[in-house]
Amino acid sequence: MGRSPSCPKEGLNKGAWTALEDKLLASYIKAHGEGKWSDLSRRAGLKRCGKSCRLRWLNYLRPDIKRGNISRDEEELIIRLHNLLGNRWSLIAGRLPGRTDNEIKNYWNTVLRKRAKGQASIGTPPSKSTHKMLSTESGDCEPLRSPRATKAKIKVILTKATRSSSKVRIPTQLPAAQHTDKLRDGQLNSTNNNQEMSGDIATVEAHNGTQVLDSFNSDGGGSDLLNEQLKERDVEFEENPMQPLAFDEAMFKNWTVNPCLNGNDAMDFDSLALLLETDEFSFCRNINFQT
DNA sequence: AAGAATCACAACCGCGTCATA
DNA sequence: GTATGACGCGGTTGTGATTCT
Repeated sequence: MGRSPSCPKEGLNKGAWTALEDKLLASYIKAHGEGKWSDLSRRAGLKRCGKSCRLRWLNYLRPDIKRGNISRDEEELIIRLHNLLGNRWSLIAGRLPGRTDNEIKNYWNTVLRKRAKGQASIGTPPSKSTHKMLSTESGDCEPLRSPRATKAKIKVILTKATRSSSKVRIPTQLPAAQHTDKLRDGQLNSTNNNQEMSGDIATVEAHNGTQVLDSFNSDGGGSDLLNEQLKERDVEFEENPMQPLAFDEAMFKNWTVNPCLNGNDAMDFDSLALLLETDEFSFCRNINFQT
């Protein structure tokens, strides 16, 4: 059927946005709301394609965007979530209120990836830039996004993202009790394709014995959302002690390699995140998800 | 001081998914 | 069932700013 170009119209502006364009777009959206981007750009009097308007709004003009340095907490969260999710920037951004997927992607590509690369090349003479990055051996993360302020040694394995929807198939293992509890409590949505579910870290779709993780929901918490939720889970554990995690290293590695394992047990992202928190599973942070 | 190298990030591009006619 | 357009996502590029030599 052939696909039309993304922004086929001739005579549209490209490149950097002017202050006037920003103003037009922001005021139009304020008055009429988002959506129908191609129509919106025309109605707002902008000579921009809809995609460009959407991007500008989402990444720059939106009022709730948090600009400025990415904190250490946020960075740690990004690293952890990247280990968990790979290059699914929108999902990662969903856990960092006020941060955009583009910002996180840029941050990863410019700061964290280089840091990881610097790690990988230990033993070989560092390049000029990696030498700078590794000049602090303490392992502390300096305040970030100040120019060239990338000094921490954090080992990150890059993942090669494949194009996919926001659904992530995850193996079903552990903790079955928790899974059934969620089913009972209605926290699992069997047909959900809606990313605005509330109540839990992830919305999970029962699907042929496996589960399809739909997305993190955005609940508007702080930058250490994951920790917050883990804390909440801890409390829950005390009240309802679960069986010990039915995991071992081999099992974990196995399902990361073969993410479509059959399984009778349930695992959700709460569990996985909790698992990643533990020292025993510190190796998980270096696992390369084969997505 | 000047040119080169590097960094940071906004913006673009192409593709996949979904809704709908 | 198919075609089409809108939207969203992730990869990549362009460019101004900053730092180094």
